[in-house]
Amino acid sequence: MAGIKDVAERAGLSIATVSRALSGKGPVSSRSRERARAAAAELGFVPSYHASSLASGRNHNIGVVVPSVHRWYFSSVIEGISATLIDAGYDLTLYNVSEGPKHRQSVLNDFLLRKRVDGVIAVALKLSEAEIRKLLAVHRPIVGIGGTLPGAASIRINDFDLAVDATNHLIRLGHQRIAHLTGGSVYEQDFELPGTRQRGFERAMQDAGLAVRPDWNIPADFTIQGAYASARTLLGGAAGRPTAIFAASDEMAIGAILAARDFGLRVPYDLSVIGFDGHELGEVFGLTTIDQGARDQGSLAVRMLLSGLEGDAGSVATEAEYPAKFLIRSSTAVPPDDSPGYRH
Amino acid sequence: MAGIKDVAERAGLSIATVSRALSGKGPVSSRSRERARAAAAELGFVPSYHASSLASGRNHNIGVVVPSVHRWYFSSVIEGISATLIDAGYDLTLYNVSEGPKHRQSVLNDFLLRKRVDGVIAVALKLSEAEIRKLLAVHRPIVGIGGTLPGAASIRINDFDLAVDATNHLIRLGHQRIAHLTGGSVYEQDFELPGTRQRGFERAMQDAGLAVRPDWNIPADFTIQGAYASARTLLGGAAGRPTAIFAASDEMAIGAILAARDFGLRVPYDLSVIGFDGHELGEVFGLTTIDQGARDQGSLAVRMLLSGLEGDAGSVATEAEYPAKFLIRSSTAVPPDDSPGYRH
DNA sequence: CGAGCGTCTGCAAACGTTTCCACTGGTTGG
DNA sequence: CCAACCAGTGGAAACGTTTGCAGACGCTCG
Repeated sequence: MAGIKDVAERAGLSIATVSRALSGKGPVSSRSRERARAAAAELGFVPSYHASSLASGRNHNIGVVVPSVHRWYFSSVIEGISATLIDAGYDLTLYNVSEGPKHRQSVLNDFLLRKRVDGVIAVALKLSEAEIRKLLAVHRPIVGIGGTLPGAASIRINDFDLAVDATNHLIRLGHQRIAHLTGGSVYEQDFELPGTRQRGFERAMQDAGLAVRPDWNIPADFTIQGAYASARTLLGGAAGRPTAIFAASDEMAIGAILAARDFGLRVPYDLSVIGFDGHELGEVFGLTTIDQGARDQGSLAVRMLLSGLEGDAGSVATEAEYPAKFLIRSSTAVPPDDSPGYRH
Repeated sequence: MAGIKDVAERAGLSIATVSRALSGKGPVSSRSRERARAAAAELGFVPSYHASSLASGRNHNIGVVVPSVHRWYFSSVIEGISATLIDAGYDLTLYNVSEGPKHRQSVLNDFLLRKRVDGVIAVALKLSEAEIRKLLAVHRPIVGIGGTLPGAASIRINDFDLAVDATNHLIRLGHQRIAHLTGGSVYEQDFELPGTRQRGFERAMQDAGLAVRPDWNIPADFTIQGAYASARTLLGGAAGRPTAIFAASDEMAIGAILAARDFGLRVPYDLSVIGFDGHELGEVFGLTTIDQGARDQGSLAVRMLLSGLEGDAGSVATEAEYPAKFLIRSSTAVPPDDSPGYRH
C-alpha cells in the first residue's frame, strides 16, 4: 500500500511538498505539482483517511440522525443530503434510531461523541438542551431539520401556519365536519412535528367556530397502513362521518383515500382529503397537499452545515424557514349537498 | 478536550494501561480498570476515532452502497443493516448513487478507496470484475445483496425460481393471459434483478405453452406511480386485457391494483395480481406476494461481514441463498368465467 | 529456597498524514 | 545597490491512540 512517502521519493520531492501539491493547499510550483500528481497516479496512491483526519482535524464526514429511514419524508431528506454531500466530497454517516430509545442513547452518547464527524444533521429529532450542549461541545455545526433545536441552527417549515392554511382551505370550501389524522404514538417523545400540525388544525377550527371532536383527532402512525385502519374506523362510524379529512402526512392521506374507496365514497365529491408533504404518489391520487420539498431541505441543510464549516462566521444559530408550496389538486372540493356542513 | 493522557494522569496510571483498561484488551488488574474507568467518566473522555483507527488499523465502519434510498426494498435493507451495525458498535457510511453514473464513479473510485471502511455491502449493484478486484484490494470483506458479485460473498434470493413460482401460481389457477410488470429502464446497467425475474416469468410461460406478448411485458420503474401508469395503458387496451398480472415488486403490484380499480375491475375476481417483495402495505391490499425478508437480508449481510472481519477464516466468497416465503393472500384467484383463459 | 511462570505495568515506537517554521533564491521598490 | 518581500521548498513536530517489548512483582512448584 503506497504511502505519501513513496510518492515523495518517486517524484523526487519532499513529503511536505507532495502533501501540498495533492491537497492544493499552500504554494507549489506547477512543475512540482505535476510531478507529484504523476507519481501519485502511477503508484495508485490514495491518502489515508485517518491519518489526514488526525493531522488536520477535519473528517469530511457528516453524521445524519434520523428516526426512520423507511418513511417517505426521511428517505427524501436523506437523498437530498446524500447527493449534496457526495458532490462536496463528504461522507455521510447514517444513524437510524428507529429501533427505539436504546439505539437513540447509544448513538447520542457513544457514536456521535467520537469526533468522527465534522457536523451533525438531526432530522425531526427532538433533543434536550443537555444533549444539544454535549453535541455542540464536540461538533461545531449542528443543523436540525423539522423542529427547532434550541441553540443550534435549523431548517423548518412553518408547521403550525401551514396546518392552519390546510384546515382553512377545507373550511373555506364549506366543510364543517373535519377530522384530523395525526402522527402520534410511537415517536411521540422524539418528535415535535405531529403536535404542531395538530395544534394548527385545532386553532383553525376554533377560529372558525367549529367543533374539534376528540374522536375525530386520530393518531395514525404516519403510514398508509395506519391511516387506512384509522380511517376505516372513522368513516364506518355510525354517528355520522366527516366531510373532510386533513392528514398530517401524504401517506396518511392516501391511506384515508383508500379507506374511503372501500366504503364507496368518492373523493372529493363525498369526502375531501388534504395531505401534507409533497409525496410523488400524491399525483396518482390527485391529492391536494402542501409540498414541503423534503429533498431540498436536505440539500439546504448540507449547504448550511458546510458553509458553517468552511467560513467560521456561520456558526450562528440561524433558523431558516423553508417555504412550502400549497398544491391544489383534485382531492378537495365543496362538501356534498346533503351534508350538514354545506354552506351557500 | 480530554485525551487519554489526561485520563492516565488523573488515574495515576500509564497511558498504555488506560488504553488497555478502556478497550478491554490485554490484562489489567481490576483495580486499575476501575480507576481508569472512573477517571475517564469524570473527564468525559471519548477516545479519538481517527487516532485509534490509525493506530489499530480498524475503522469500525461499514460502507453501504445503494442505488436508491427511496424505494421500499432499499430502505428496508438499510434498516436491517443499520440496526445490526449499531448493536455491534459499528458506523454505517451510506453511499447513495441514485443520482446517476457520475456519483457511482466517484463513490467507487474516490470514496471507497480511502480505507475508511472495514468492509462494503453493495445492495443490488452490478459491479464489474475490475471494480470488485479494486475494492477487494483495499477492503477484505465485501458482501453483495441481491445479485452476485463474482469473487465476493453475496446474499441473494433465487429470483429466477421464485419468479417461476409466482407465474406458476397464476397458471395453476387457470390464467392464460398474464402480463408482467418489470423494473426496467433507468437502472438497467447497474442492476441484475429485473432481468432475472423477467426471465423466470418467461420461462414459466413458455413451459406452460403460453404466449409471452411483448406488449404485456412492461417496464414500470419499480414504483407505484410507474406501474399505475403502465397498468392503465395495459388494462385500457382495446385488444383485450390480461386476467392476471405478475409484478416484479409489490410497489408495482399496488400500482396495478390501483389502476384496476380505476377501471372498475375487482381484484381478484376480474383481475389477479401477484407481487414480489413483502411490502407492509401489501396487507392493506390483500396482496399475494413473495416475501423476501429485505430487512433480514440486511441484518444477515452485516453478520456475514463482521464474522469475516473478526475471524479471518470467513474470507471465502460464499453465496448464501436467502429463503423467501410465498405469501398467499386475496389478490389472486381463478380467472373470470367469461375469460378465454378460464379452464375447468 | 530458588527457578520459573504468569499477571500486570510502563516505555516508546509505530500509524500516515498536515502544517508550522526556517531557509533559499529571485524579484521588486526605494 | 541594498533591504524587504515573496513564492517555493524541506525538516520536523504535531495529531492521539494502540501495541510490541521488556521489566517488576508475586506465586507456585520442585
